[in-house]
Amino acid sequence: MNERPLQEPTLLLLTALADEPRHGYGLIQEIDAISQGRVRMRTGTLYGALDRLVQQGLIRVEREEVVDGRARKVYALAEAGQDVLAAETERLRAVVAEAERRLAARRAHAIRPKGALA
Amino acid sequence: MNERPLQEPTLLLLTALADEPRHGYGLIQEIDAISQGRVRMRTGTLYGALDRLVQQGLIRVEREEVVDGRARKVYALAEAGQDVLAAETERLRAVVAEAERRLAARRAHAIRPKGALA
DNA sequence: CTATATATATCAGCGACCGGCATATGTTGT
DNA sequence: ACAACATATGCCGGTCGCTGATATATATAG
Repeated sequence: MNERPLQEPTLLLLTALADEPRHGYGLIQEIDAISQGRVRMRTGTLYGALDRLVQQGLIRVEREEVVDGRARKVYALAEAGQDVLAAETERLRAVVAEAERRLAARRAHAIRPKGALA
Repeated sequence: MNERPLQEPTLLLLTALADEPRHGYGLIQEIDAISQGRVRMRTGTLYGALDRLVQQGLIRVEREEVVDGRARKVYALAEAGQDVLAAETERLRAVVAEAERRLAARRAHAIRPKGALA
């Protein structure tokens, strides 16, 4: 029931799951890849967020498996999560476009078309 | 010194100032416009954030003026703020693009190119 | 003379994130 | 044999930005 905008770690989590179901540790790696190494999700953030998102119905536990003697919980994006992600990216895209438009105009102004003085 | 990603209200504040200097109340209106009425910045968020951003050197108090008997503080985007905004939009643009790419692929998969069965 | 718009400011509370710690198994290096 | 590292999940105290409420003050509209 929360209409508040997603924070970046949460946005990245949903994005990482939009692709295909993944388990917690795999999400850390995937997010590392998506963000080109700029975001290293902490386990404290991760598992807390996963519980919260399941609670909110944005993701669900797809299955639990054991690979090489290690237990895994595989999460999948739920439909509600897909909708939220779509709406969020849509809004963010508009904000980013506006910010870039203004930054470009700002730079154009700074250059001063006819002779830059001081 | 905080490299943490900006939250949306902060992002919108910097975006609203990228255009031209504005005072607090004007920022509320501008953000309302930018977000097409979807974000109504609260004064609690606003003035707290403005103080914080000045403290961080991302914006500065351009001037103080009195218009129609009402005091105003006009804020301007500092160079550090411009850099942070540019970096932030750049990263967000990549994340948004990736999210939309995955959502599109997801929908294409759901449609099933040749005969959708159940 | 009340309500609304303009304008700034503070504060308690909440919730997401951070960083550290704990636990356990498998692999690689020395 | 032992250390170090990668894989994998989980908890918890602290921090910090945002929310919502409240306060103050002037100008304008009804």
